[in-house]
Amino acid sequence: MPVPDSFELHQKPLFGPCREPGFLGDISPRALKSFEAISQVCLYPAAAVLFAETQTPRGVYLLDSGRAKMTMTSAEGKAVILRITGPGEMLGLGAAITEKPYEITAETLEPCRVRFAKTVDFCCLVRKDPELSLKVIEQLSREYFAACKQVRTLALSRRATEKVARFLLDWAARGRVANQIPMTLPLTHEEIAQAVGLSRETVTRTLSAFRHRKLIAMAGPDILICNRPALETLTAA
Amino acid sequence: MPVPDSFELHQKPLFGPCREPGFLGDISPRALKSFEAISQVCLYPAAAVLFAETQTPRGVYLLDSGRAKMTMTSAEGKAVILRITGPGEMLGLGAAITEKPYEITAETLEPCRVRFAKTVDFCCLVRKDPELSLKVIEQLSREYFAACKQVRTLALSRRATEKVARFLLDWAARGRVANQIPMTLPLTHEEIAQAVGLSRETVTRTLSAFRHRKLIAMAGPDILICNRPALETLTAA
DNA sequence: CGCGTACTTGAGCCGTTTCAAGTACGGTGG
DNA sequence: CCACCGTACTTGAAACGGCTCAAGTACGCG
Repeated sequence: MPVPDSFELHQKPLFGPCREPGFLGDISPRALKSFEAISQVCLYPAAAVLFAETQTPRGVYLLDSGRAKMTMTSAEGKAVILRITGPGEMLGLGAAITEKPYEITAETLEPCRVRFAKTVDFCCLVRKDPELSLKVIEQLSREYFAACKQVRTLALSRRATEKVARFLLDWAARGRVANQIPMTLPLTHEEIAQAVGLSRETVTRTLSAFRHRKLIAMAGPDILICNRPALETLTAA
Repeated sequence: MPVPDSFELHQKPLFGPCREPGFLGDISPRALKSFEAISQVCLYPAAAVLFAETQTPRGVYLLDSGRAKMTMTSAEGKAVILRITGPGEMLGLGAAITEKPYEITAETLEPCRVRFAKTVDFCCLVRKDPELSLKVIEQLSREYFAACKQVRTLALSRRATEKVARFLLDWAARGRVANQIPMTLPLTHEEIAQAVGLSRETVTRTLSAFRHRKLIAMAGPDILICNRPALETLTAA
């Protein structure tokens, strides 16, 4: 995915009325304005940490362009990726609203354009604006469902082939990638491993096996799903 | 834990002002009344299914007494327990609010007293009542944090000893059980296995090992943590 | 050209799962 | 009261699968 340059970033309308089903989708101009009033736009490079788990919430982050990975780390340094967030998503919401420490770490995968609002300002606004609080409910539900899905993947797929196949199909579904069109994985094998609960080497091996069995084709960060039915069979097994 | 008999169930004040930090904790009499108006009390025996994943949401369930387990099941019948809910918690909220199918199954562990409200009634009420929508936000945050914690357990603890030790300590913390006081586990080994992502036999073996090493003592469903520091060491390793 | 990062592949180990056999306990019906 | 049955728990032995360690390759970038 090409990095949007600064010009594109600032030319794009801030919040169009018909955006993706993200946090501010279908929001009224009034509510939009009040959120803009308490927030500011920030630009981050790739691999920047927006916030880290255990920190006291500074505020909420509305991802406007770019993607970020949400991770948790154990005491020994092992990491899990809970999910990958995209444009329109509000990050750090659960922690900010409840004023508990961030439960996860948010790190950009690409250069990102973000709207930041301080905790107190945001909480006040939400308490006063029923429309916004419904948006908060929607976003929290999204995060909750995503976490549930991750529990599913981690606990209910024992085999490595199953985990990796499920991951590939999920990724294709998220990008609405049709058959015969390659998709780009902006993740290293290490990161895929963290997303599905395997070691880095096992991810490499499993992807190699898929390639040799002609289920997928790989070229750099691009992956083409050649035999979707076969992959789907692996997820069911 | 003794099963509350029918008399107790109905004598207990419906919603006291100072209840546990559950869904209706600290709620105003007005909001309480409006929720009561759209809901009805139901009694369930142990092992009753309140709702099952993939079902279209009928409504929300406020657990007033008793405990329930929230599970997900794979195609092959393997199950994970996401969490155990107790009095004061609202079940099925995420699905009802977003009108998506229930993401999990809720099953009572004991006889339970539940307040049920239909999806449409509840959604209307939430949309009209800002105070209630804040309560919804709180409950969704709780569920989200719980799911995150489960991801942690499943992905970041590799060893069986670590998983089981963490589970025991968590359970003790939830019940606010002090040292030297036995706690009751209303779960079979099978269910513990589903909660931490292990096989039933491994749970038995691990608990046996703990007992032989004098870390815990067991008598039927009661467990006493004899050496908490040692258990904590196991979770850190 | 050289370095760092990511990927690849092999070999052996380790822990959990699986399968199997058996025990303990509580409830039911004779 | 006891025999019977179902459910849960216990324990052993073997197999499997992914992890770890190790060595080496490919690629992009200064």
